[in-house]
Amino acid sequence: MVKISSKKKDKTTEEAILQVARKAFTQKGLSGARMQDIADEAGINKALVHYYFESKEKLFDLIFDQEFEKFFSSLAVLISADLPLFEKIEQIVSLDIERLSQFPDMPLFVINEVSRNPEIMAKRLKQLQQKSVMEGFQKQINSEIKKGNIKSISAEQLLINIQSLSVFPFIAKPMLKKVLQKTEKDYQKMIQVRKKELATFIINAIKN
Amino acid sequence: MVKISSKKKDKTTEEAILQVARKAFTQKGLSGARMQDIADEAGINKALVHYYFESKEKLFDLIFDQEFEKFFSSLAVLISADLPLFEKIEQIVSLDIERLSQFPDMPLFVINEVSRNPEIMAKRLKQLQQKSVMEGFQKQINSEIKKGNIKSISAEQLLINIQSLSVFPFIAKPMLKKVLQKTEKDYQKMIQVRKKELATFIINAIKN
DNA sequence: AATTATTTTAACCATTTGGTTAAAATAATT
DNA sequence: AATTATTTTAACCAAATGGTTAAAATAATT
Repeated sequence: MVKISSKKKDKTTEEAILQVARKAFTQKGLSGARMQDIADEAGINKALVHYYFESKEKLFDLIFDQEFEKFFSSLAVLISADLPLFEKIEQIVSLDIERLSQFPDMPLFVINEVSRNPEIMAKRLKQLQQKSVMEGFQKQINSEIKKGNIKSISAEQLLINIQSLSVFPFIAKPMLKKVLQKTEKDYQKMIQVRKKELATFIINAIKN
Repeated sequence: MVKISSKKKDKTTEEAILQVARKAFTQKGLSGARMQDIADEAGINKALVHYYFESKEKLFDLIFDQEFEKFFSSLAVLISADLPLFEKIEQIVSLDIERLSQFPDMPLFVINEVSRNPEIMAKRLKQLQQKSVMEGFQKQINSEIKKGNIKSISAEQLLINIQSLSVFPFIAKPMLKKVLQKTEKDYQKMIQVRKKELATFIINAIKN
Protein backbone atom coordinates (compact mmCIF):
# COMPACT_ATOMS: atom_id res chain seq x y z
CA MET A 1 0.00 0.00 0.00
CA VAL A 2 2.88 2.32 0.72
CA LYS A 3 5.31 3.38 -1.98
CA ILE A 4 8.83 2.88 -0.58
CA SER A 5 11.34 2.67 -3.39
CA SER A 6 9.65 2.30 -6.80
CA LYS A 7 12.62 2.89 -9.05
CA LYS A 8 10.82 1.98 -12.24
CA LYS A 9 7.37 3.36 -11.54
CA ASP A 10 4.91 3.11 -14.38
CA LYS A 11 4.17 6.77 -15.12
CA THR A 12 1.47 6.16 -17.66
CA THR A 13 -1.36 5.54 -15.18
CA GLU A 14 -0.47 8.55 -13.07
CA GLU A 15 -0.24 10.71 -16.16
CA ALA A 16 -3.49 9.41 -17.56
CA ILE A 17 -5.23 10.39 -14.34
CA LEU A 18 -3.65 13.84 -14.37
CA GLN A 19 -4.67 14.44 -17.93
CA VAL A 20 -8.26 13.42 -17.35
CA ALA A 21 -8.41 15.26 -14.03
CA ARG A 22 -7.15 18.45 -15.64
CA LYS A 23 -9.93 18.33 -18.15
CA ALA A 24 -12.52 17.64 -15.47
CA PHE A 25 -11.36 20.34 -13.07
CA THR A 26 -10.76 23.06 -15.64
CA GLN A 27 -14.14 22.45 -17.23
CA LYS A 28 -16.27 21.82 -14.17
CA GLY A 29 -14.35 23.35 -11.30
CA LEU A 30 -13.45 21.83 -7.97
CA SER A 31 -17.02 21.29 -6.79
CA GLY A 32 -18.36 20.27 -10.19
CA ALA A 33 -15.78 17.61 -10.99
CA ARG A 34 -16.41 14.03 -9.85
CA MET A 35 -13.79 11.54 -8.76
CA GLN A 36 -15.85 8.73 -10.24
CA ASP A 37 -15.95 10.44 -13.63
CA ILE A 38 -12.21 10.97 -13.55
CA ALA A 39 -11.65 7.29 -12.77
CA ASP A 40 -14.11 6.21 -15.46
CA GLU A 41 -12.60 8.39 -18.15
CA ALA A 42 -9.12 7.24 -17.22
CA GLY A 43 -10.38 3.67 -17.54
CA ILE A 44 -9.48 2.69 -13.98
CA ASN A 45 -10.94 2.14 -10.56
CA LYS A 46 -11.77 5.09 -8.34
CA ALA A 47 -9.55 3.76 -5.56
CA LEU A 48 -6.58 4.04 -7.89
CA VAL A 49 -7.05 7.76 -8.12
CA HIS A 50 -6.78 7.93 -4.35
CA TYR A 51 -3.85 5.54 -4.41
CA TYR A 52 -1.90 7.99 -6.58
CA PHE A 53 -3.17 11.34 -5.33
CA GLU A 54 -4.66 10.73 -1.85
CA SER A 55 -7.58 13.14 -1.99
CA LYS A 56 -9.61 15.25 -4.38
CA GLU A 57 -8.13 18.40 -2.85
CA LYS A 58 -4.54 17.24 -3.33
CA LEU A 59 -5.20 16.30 -6.93
CA PHE A 60 -6.93 19.60 -7.50
CA ASP A 61 -4.10 21.51 -5.89
CA LEU A 62 -1.58 19.92 -8.20
CA ILE A 63 -3.54 20.87 -11.28
CA PHE A 64 -4.28 24.35 -10.03
CA ASP A 65 -0.56 24.85 -9.52
CA GLN A 66 0.18 24.05 -13.13
CA GLU A 67 -2.64 26.13 -14.56
CA PHE A 68 -1.74 29.05 -12.34
CA GLU A 69 1.81 28.81 -13.63
CA LYS A 70 0.54 28.94 -17.21
CA PHE A 71 -1.37 32.08 -16.39
CA PHE A 72 1.45 34.10 -14.92
CA SER A 73 4.92 32.72 -15.49
CA SER A 74 5.86 33.94 -18.92
CA LEU A 75 3.96 37.18 -18.43
CA ALA A 76 6.07 38.37 -15.50
CA VAL A 77 9.23 37.73 -17.47
CA LEU A 78 8.00 39.69 -20.47
CA ILE A 79 6.91 42.67 -18.40
CA SER A 80 10.38 42.94 -16.94
CA ALA A 81 12.09 42.40 -20.28
CA ASP A 82 14.39 45.05 -21.70
CA LEU A 83 12.28 46.02 -24.70
CA PRO A 84 10.84 49.26 -26.11
CA LEU A 85 7.35 49.81 -24.71
CA PHE A 86 5.39 49.39 -27.92
CA GLU A 87 7.33 46.28 -28.83
CA LYS A 88 6.72 44.94 -25.36
CA ILE A 89 2.99 45.47 -25.74
CA GLU A 90 3.04 43.65 -29.06
CA GLN A 91 4.86 40.71 -27.56
CA ILE A 92 2.62 40.48 -24.50
CA VAL A 93 -0.52 40.44 -26.64
CA SER A 94 0.95 37.93 -29.00
CA LEU A 95 2.12 35.65 -26.21
CA ASP A 96 -1.20 35.96 -24.39
CA ILE A 97 -3.29 34.97 -27.36
CA GLU A 98 -1.05 32.08 -28.30
CA ARG A 99 -1.06 30.75 -24.78
CA LEU A 100 -4.81 31.19 -24.42
CA SER A 101 -5.48 29.50 -27.75
CA GLN A 102 -3.50 26.54 -26.46
CA PHE A 103 -5.18 26.40 -23.04
CA PRO A 104 -8.61 27.96 -23.51
CA ASP A 105 -10.11 26.60 -20.28
CA MET A 106 -7.26 27.81 -18.11
CA PRO A 107 -8.14 31.44 -17.35
CA LEU A 108 -11.76 30.90 -16.34
CA PHE A 109 -10.68 27.99 -14.20
CA VAL A 110 -8.01 29.96 -12.36
CA ILE A 111 -10.22 33.01 -11.92
CA ASN A 112 -13.05 30.88 -10.65
CA GLU A 113 -11.11 28.99 -8.08
CA VAL A 114 -9.40 32.14 -6.86
CA SER A 115 -12.82 33.76 -6.50
CA ARG A 116 -14.11 30.79 -4.55
CA ASN A 117 -11.05 30.75 -2.32
CA PRO A 118 -8.68 33.73 -2.60
CA GLU A 119 -6.21 32.21 -0.13
CA ILE A 120 -5.27 29.68 -2.78
CA MET A 121 -3.08 32.35 -4.37
CA ALA A 122 -0.95 33.23 -1.34
CA LYS A 123 1.77 30.59 -1.60
CA ARG A 124 1.88 30.64 -5.39
CA LEU A 125 2.40 34.38 -5.63
CA LYS A 126 5.42 34.66 -3.36
CA GLN A 127 8.00 33.53 -5.86
CA LEU A 128 6.70 35.96 -8.44
CA GLN A 129 8.03 39.06 -6.59
CA GLN A 130 5.37 41.17 -8.27
CA LYS A 131 6.31 44.41 -6.57
CA SER A 132 9.62 44.88 -8.33
CA VAL A 133 8.11 43.75 -11.63
CA MET A 134 5.39 46.39 -11.48
CA GLU A 135 7.77 49.08 -10.28
CA GLY A 136 10.08 48.45 -13.20
CA PHE A 137 7.21 48.59 -15.65
CA GLN A 138 5.97 51.83 -14.12
CA LYS A 139 9.43 53.38 -14.56
CA GLN A 140 9.49 52.47 -18.22
CA ILE A 141 6.06 54.03 -18.71
CA ASN A 142 6.91 57.18 -16.77
CA SER A 143 9.96 57.61 -18.94
CA GLU A 144 7.84 57.39 -22.10
CA ILE A 145 5.35 59.87 -20.69
CA LYS A 146 8.09 62.34 -19.82
CA LYS A 147 9.50 62.02 -23.32
CA GLY A 148 6.04 62.90 -24.62
CA ASN A 149 5.71 59.62 -26.50
CA ILE A 150 2.57 58.47 -24.73
CA LYS A 151 -0.29 59.92 -22.75
CA SER A 152 -0.38 59.68 -18.98
CA ILE A 153 -1.41 56.24 -17.68
CA SER A 154 -0.48 54.04 -14.74
CA ALA A 155 1.31 50.72 -15.24
CA GLU A 156 -1.54 49.06 -13.42
CA GLN A 157 -4.28 50.39 -15.65
CA LEU A 158 -2.31 49.63 -18.79
CA LEU A 159 -1.61 46.09 -17.67
CA ILE A 160 -5.24 45.53 -16.72
CA ASN A 161 -6.27 46.86 -20.12
CA ILE A 162 -3.93 44.53 -21.96
CA GLN A 163 -5.03 41.51 -19.98
CA SER A 164 -8.70 42.44 -20.22
CA LEU A 165 -8.53 42.69 -23.99
CA SER A 166 -6.59 39.44 -24.34
CA VAL A 167 -8.25 37.23 -21.76
CA PHE A 168 -11.90 38.24 -21.78
CA PRO A 169 -12.74 36.84 -25.24
CA PHE A 170 -11.55 33.45 -24.03
CA ILE A 171 -13.36 33.59 -20.72
CA ALA A 172 -16.61 34.69 -22.30
CA LYS A 173 -16.27 32.54 -25.40
CA PRO A 174 -19.41 30.40 -25.06
CA MET A 175 -21.46 33.49 -24.33
CA LEU A 176 -19.98 35.60 -27.10
CA LYS A 177 -20.30 32.73 -29.51
CA LYS A 178 -24.05 32.62 -28.95
CA VAL A 179 -24.53 36.38 -28.86
CA LEU A 180 -22.57 36.95 -32.05
CA GLN A 181 -24.00 33.75 -33.60
CA LYS A 182 -20.64 32.37 -34.61
CA THR A 183 -19.51 28.85 -35.35
CA GLU A 184 -16.35 27.53 -33.75
CA LYS A 185 -14.45 28.30 -36.95
CA ASP A 186 -15.82 31.84 -37.14
CA TYR A 187 -14.89 32.46 -33.55
CA GLN A 188 -11.34 31.30 -34.04
CA LYS A 189 -11.06 33.46 -37.12
CA MET A 190 -12.23 36.41 -35.05
CA ILE A 191 -9.55 35.64 -32.46
CA GLN A 192 -6.90 35.58 -35.16
CA VAL A 193 -8.03 38.98 -36.42
CA ARG A 194 -7.76 40.15 -32.82
CA LYS A 195 -4.25 38.87 -32.51
CA LYS A 196 -3.27 41.19 -35.36
CA GLU A 197 -5.28 44.26 -34.37
CA LEU A 198 -5.10 44.27 -30.58
CA ALA A 199 -1.57 45.61 -30.08
CA THR A 200 -2.28 48.43 -32.54
CA PHE A 201 -5.49 49.23 -30.71
CA ILE A 202 -3.66 49.52 -27.39
CA ILE A 203 -0.72 51.47 -28.78
CA ASN A 204 -3.05 53.92 -30.54
CA ALA A 205 -4.89 54.40 -27.27
CA ILE A 206 -1.80 55.63 -25.43
CA LYS A 207 0.51 57.14 -28.03
CA ASN A 208 0.69 60.86 -28.63
CA MET B 1 -50.18 21.88 -0.28
CA VAL B 2 -51.32 23.39 -3.55
CA LYS B 3 -51.60 27.10 -4.05
CA ILE B 4 -55.02 27.80 -5.61
CA SER B 5 -56.02 31.39 -5.03
CA SER B 6 -53.69 33.12 -2.54
CA LYS B 7 -54.80 36.70 -3.01
CA LYS B 8 -52.86 38.05 -0.07
CA LYS B 9 -49.77 35.88 -0.27
CA ASP B 10 -47.06 36.69 2.18
CA LYS B 11 -44.22 37.71 -0.12
CA THR B 12 -41.58 38.10 2.52
CA THR B 13 -40.66 34.42 2.84
CA GLU B 14 -40.48 33.92 -0.90
CA GLU B 15 -38.39 37.03 -1.28
CA ALA B 16 -36.11 36.09 1.57
CA ILE B 17 -35.41 32.79 -0.14
CA LEU B 18 -34.78 34.48 -3.47
CA GLN B 19 -32.39 36.94 -1.93
CA VAL B 20 -30.39 34.30 -0.11
CA ALA B 21 -30.47 31.96 -3.12
CA ARG B 22 -29.17 34.70 -5.40
CA LYS B 23 -26.21 35.21 -3.15
CA ALA B 24 -25.56 31.47 -2.93
CA PHE B 25 -25.84 30.80 -6.66
CA THR B 26 -23.93 33.85 -7.86
CA GLN B 27 -21.12 33.17 -5.44
CA LYS B 28 -20.89 29.39 -5.62
CA GLY B 29 -22.57 28.46 -8.89
CA LEU B 30 -25.24 25.88 -9.54
CA SER B 31 -23.21 22.89 -8.42
CA GLY B 32 -21.54 24.66 -5.50
CA ALA B 33 -24.67 26.08 -3.88
CA ARG B 34 -26.50 23.98 -1.27
CA MET B 35 -30.24 23.90 -0.69
CA GLN B 36 -29.63 23.33 3.00
CA ASP B 37 -27.44 26.43 3.24
CA ILE B 38 -30.05 28.50 1.45
CA ALA B 39 -32.73 27.32 3.87
CA ASP B 40 -30.49 27.91 6.88
CA GLU B 41 -29.51 31.41 5.84
CA ALA B 42 -33.12 32.26 5.12
CA GLY B 43 -33.97 30.99 8.59
CA ILE B 44 -36.43 28.37 7.38
CA ASN B 45 -36.85 24.68 6.71
CA LYS B 46 -35.39 23.15 3.60
CA ALA B 47 -38.79 21.80 2.57
CA LEU B 48 -40.08 25.36 2.41
CA VAL B 49 -37.64 26.17 -0.33
CA HIS B 50 -39.10 23.30 -2.34
CA TYR B 51 -42.60 24.41 -1.41
CA TYR B 52 -41.99 27.77 -3.04
CA PHE B 53 -39.66 26.86 -5.90
CA GLU B 54 -40.10 23.11 -6.50
CA SER B 55 -36.53 22.20 -7.36
CA LYS B 56 -32.98 23.52 -7.23
CA GLU B 57 -32.99 23.82 -11.01
CA LYS B 58 -36.17 25.89 -11.11
CA LEU B 59 -34.88 28.22 -8.42
CA PHE B 60 -31.59 28.51 -10.23
CA ASP B 61 -33.31 29.19 -13.53
CA LEU B 62 -35.28 32.05 -12.02
CA ILE B 63 -32.17 33.71 -10.66
CA PHE B 64 -30.19 33.10 -13.82
CA ASP B 65 -32.94 34.82 -15.77
CA GLN B 66 -32.67 37.95 -13.67
CA GLU B 67 -28.88 38.08 -13.70
CA PHE B 68 -28.80 37.45 -17.44
CA GLU B 69 -31.20 40.35 -17.87
CA LYS B 70 -28.90 42.59 -15.86
CA PHE B 71 -26.03 41.66 -18.12
CA PHE B 72 -27.65 42.47 -21.44
CA SER B 73 -30.86 44.45 -21.26
CA SER B 74 -29.72 48.04 -20.96
CA LEU B 75 -26.69 47.38 -23.15
CA ALA B 76 -28.72 46.43 -26.21
CA VAL B 77 -30.80 49.57 -25.88
CA LEU B 78 -27.75 51.80 -25.62
CA ILE B 79 -26.04 50.25 -28.62
CA SER B 80 -29.09 51.00 -30.74
CA ALA B 81 -29.52 54.50 -29.32
CA ASP B 82 -29.39 57.52 -31.61
CA LEU B 83 -26.18 59.04 -30.24
CA PRO B 84 -22.85 60.20 -31.69
CA LEU B 85 -20.36 57.31 -31.57
CA PHE B 86 -17.96 58.77 -29.03
CA GLU B 87 -20.79 59.80 -26.75
CA LYS B 88 -22.24 56.34 -27.09
CA ILE B 89 -18.95 54.77 -26.05
CA GLU B 90 -18.82 57.04 -23.03
CA GLN B 91 -22.32 56.10 -21.99
CA ILE B 92 -21.77 52.37 -22.46
CA VAL B 93 -18.65 52.40 -20.33
CA SER B 94 -20.30 54.51 -17.70
CA LEU B 95 -23.39 52.32 -17.58
CA ASP B 96 -21.30 49.15 -17.52
CA ILE B 97 -19.19 50.18 -14.59
CA GLU B 98 -22.15 51.45 -12.59
CA ARG B 99 -24.07 48.27 -13.19
CA LEU B 100 -21.07 46.08 -12.40
CA SER B 101 -20.32 48.01 -9.23
CA GLN B 102 -23.87 47.33 -8.14
CA PHE B 103 -23.84 43.63 -9.04
CA PRO B 104 -20.21 42.53 -8.88
CA ASP B 105 -20.92 38.78 -8.78
CA MET B 106 -23.19 38.86 -11.79
CA PRO B 107 -20.85 38.63 -14.78
CA LEU B 108 -18.71 35.74 -13.55
CA PHE B 109 -21.87 33.91 -12.57
CA VAL B 110 -23.49 34.32 -15.97
CA ILE B 111 -20.33 33.50 -17.88
CA ASN B 112 -19.74 30.44 -15.76
CA GLU B 113 -23.15 28.97 -16.12
CA VAL B 114 -23.20 29.64 -19.85
CA SER B 115 -19.83 27.91 -20.13
CA ARG B 116 -21.12 24.93 -18.19
CA ASN B 117 -24.28 24.77 -20.27
CA PRO B 118 -24.41 26.97 -23.39
CA GLU B 119 -27.98 25.93 -24.19
CA ILE B 120 -29.12 27.98 -21.22
CA MET B 121 -28.83 31.07 -23.41
CA ALA B 122 -31.05 29.98 -26.27
CA LYS B 123 -34.47 31.02 -24.98
CA ARG B 124 -33.16 34.17 -23.28
CA LEU B 125 -31.49 35.50 -26.38
CA LYS B 126 -34.45 35.36 -28.71
CA GLN B 127 -36.15 38.51 -27.50
CA LEU B 128 -32.93 40.46 -27.81
CA GLN B 129 -32.95 40.43 -31.65
CA GLN B 130 -29.19 40.88 -31.65
CA LYS B 131 -28.81 40.78 -35.41
CA SER B 132 -30.48 44.09 -36.09
CA VAL B 133 -28.77 45.68 -33.11
CA MET B 134 -25.32 44.72 -34.36
CA GLU B 135 -26.13 45.69 -37.93
CA GLY B 136 -27.21 49.14 -36.85
CA PHE B 137 -24.07 49.63 -34.81
CA GLN B 138 -21.92 48.49 -37.72
CA LYS B 139 -23.60 51.06 -39.98
CA GLN B 140 -22.86 53.84 -37.54
CA ILE B 141 -19.21 52.77 -37.37
CA ASN B 142 -18.86 52.43 -41.13
CA SER B 143 -20.22 55.92 -41.52
CA GLU B 144 -17.59 57.30 -39.11
CA ILE B 145 -14.85 55.40 -40.91
CA LYS B 146 -15.95 56.77 -44.27
CA LYS B 147 -15.97 60.30 -42.84
CA GLY B 148 -12.38 59.71 -41.74
CA ASN B 149 -13.21 60.24 -38.08
CA ILE B 150 -12.05 56.85 -36.89
CA LYS B 151 -9.77 54.05 -38.00
CA SER B 152 -11.15 50.90 -39.57
CA ILE B 153 -12.65 48.47 -37.04
CA SER B 154 -15.57 46.05 -36.97
CA ALA B 155 -18.54 46.64 -34.69
CA GLU B 156 -17.87 43.22 -33.19
CA GLN B 157 -14.28 43.87 -32.24
CA LEU B 158 -15.09 47.29 -30.85
CA LEU B 159 -17.90 45.92 -28.75
CA ILE B 160 -15.76 43.06 -27.48
CA ASN B 161 -13.07 45.57 -26.60
CA ILE B 162 -15.46 47.77 -24.66
CA GLN B 163 -16.93 44.85 -22.77
CA SER B 164 -13.53 43.29 -22.11
CA LEU B 165 -12.21 46.49 -20.60
CA SER B 166 -15.30 47.04 -18.48
CA VAL B 167 -16.12 43.54 -17.34
CA PHE B 168 -12.78 41.83 -16.86
CA PRO B 169 -11.68 43.84 -13.81
CA PHE B 170 -14.83 42.70 -12.04
CA ILE B 171 -14.51 39.08 -13.09
CA ALA B 172 -10.89 38.87 -12.08
CA LYS B 173 -11.22 41.07 -9.02
CA PRO B 174 -10.09 38.58 -6.35
CA MET B 175 -7.09 37.62 -8.47
CA LEU B 176 -6.12 41.17 -9.40
CA LYS B 177 -6.58 42.26 -5.81
CA LYS B 178 -3.95 39.78 -4.68
CA VAL B 179 -1.59 40.34 -7.59
CA LEU B 180 -1.69 44.11 -7.24
CA GLN B 181 -1.76 43.82 -3.43
CA LYS B 182 -4.73 46.10 -3.02
CA THR B 183 -7.23 46.48 -0.20
CA GLU B 184 -10.93 46.57 -1.00
CA LYS B 185 -10.87 50.35 -0.78
CA ASP B 186 -7.84 50.64 -3.07
CA TYR B 187 -9.47 48.37 -5.59
CA GLN B 188 -12.66 50.39 -5.67
CA LYS B 189 -10.64 53.56 -6.05
CA MET B 190 -8.88 51.96 -9.00
CA ILE B 191 -12.25 51.11 -10.54
CA GLN B 192 -13.38 54.70 -10.15
CA VAL B 193 -10.24 55.92 -11.91
CA ARG B 194 -11.08 53.45 -14.63
CA LYS B 195 -14.58 54.78 -14.99
CA LYS B 196 -13.09 58.16 -15.88
CA GLU B 197 -10.24 57.02 -18.11
CA LEU B 198 -11.70 54.06 -19.98
CA ALA B 199 -13.86 55.86 -22.52
CA THR B 200 -10.96 58.16 -23.40
CA PHE B 201 -8.69 55.14 -23.79
CA ILE B 202 -11.10 53.51 -26.22
CA ILE B 203 -11.83 56.67 -28.17
CA ASN B 204 -8.11 57.43 -28.51
CA ALA B 205 -7.59 53.92 -29.79
CA ILE B 206 -9.93 54.37 -32.72
CA LYS B 207 -9.99 58.09 -33.55
CA ASN B 208 -7.93 59.58 -36.33
C1' DA C 1 -66.69 29.30 16.41
C1' DA C 2 -66.09 26.14 12.81
C1' DT C 3 -64.26 25.18 8.49
C1' DT C 4 -61.11 25.69 4.93
C1' DA C 5 -56.87 27.12 2.82
C1' DT C 6 -52.07 28.35 3.36
C1' DT C 7 -47.59 28.15 5.42
C1' DT C 8 -44.11 25.72 8.00
C1' DT C 9 -41.90 21.92 10.17
C1' DA C 10 -39.69 17.35 11.54
C1' DA C 11 -38.62 13.11 10.02
C1' DC C 12 -37.56 10.38 6.22
C1' DC C 13 -35.70 8.51 1.72
C1' DA C 14 -32.87 7.36 -2.31
C1' DT C 15 -28.86 8.71 -4.61
C1' DT C 16 -24.49 10.64 -4.97
C1' DT C 17 -20.04 11.47 -3.28
C1' DG C 18 -15.37 11.29 -1.40
C1' DG C 19 -13.01 7.97 0.75
C1' DT C 20 -11.42 3.19 2.85
C1' DT C 21 -10.18 -1.72 3.16
C1' DA C 22 -8.74 -6.08 2.25
C1' DA C 23 -7.72 -9.02 -1.16
C1' DA C 24 -6.18 -10.12 -5.88
C1' DA C 25 -3.24 -9.42 -9.86
C1' DT C 26 1.09 -8.08 -11.57
C1' DA C 27 5.96 -6.90 -11.50
C1' DA C 28 10.55 -6.94 -9.36
C1' DT C 29 14.03 -9.04 -6.56
C1' DT C 30 16.28 -12.83 -4.39
C1' DA D 1 10.89 -20.78 -8.11
C1' DA D 2 9.89 -18.29 -4.03
C1' DT D 3 9.54 -14.04 -1.87
C1' DT D 4 8.65 -9.34 -1.71
C1' DA D 5 6.98 -4.98 -3.42
C1' DT D 6 3.83 -2.53 -6.37
C1' DT D 7 -0.40 -1.80 -8.82
C1' DT D 8 -5.27 -2.56 -9.38
C1' DT D 9 -9.77 -4.02 -8.14
C1' DA D 10 -14.42 -5.02 -5.92
C1' DA D 11 -17.05 -4.18 -2.19
C1' DC D 12 -17.99 -1.18 1.40
C1' DC D 13 -18.95 3.03 4.41
C1' DA D 14 -20.32 7.43 6.34
C1' DA D 15 -21.62 11.86 5.21
C1' DA D 16 -23.85 14.98 2.23
C1' DT D 17 -27.41 16.09 -0.92
C1' DG D 18 -31.79 17.01 -3.40
C1' DG D 19 -36.16 15.80 -2.60
C1' DT D 20 -40.72 13.90 -0.31
C1' DT D 21 -44.43 13.23 3.06
C1' DA D 22 -47.59 13.71 6.53
C1' DA D 23 -48.74 16.29 10.18
C1' DA D 24 -48.75 20.66 12.80
C1' DA D 25 -49.18 25.65 13.08
C1' DT D 26 -51.13 29.72 11.30
C1' DA D 27 -54.19 32.64 8.61
C1' DA D 28 -58.45 33.44 5.98
C1' DT D 29 -63.23 32.60 5.08
C1' DT D 30 -67.80 31.25 6.32
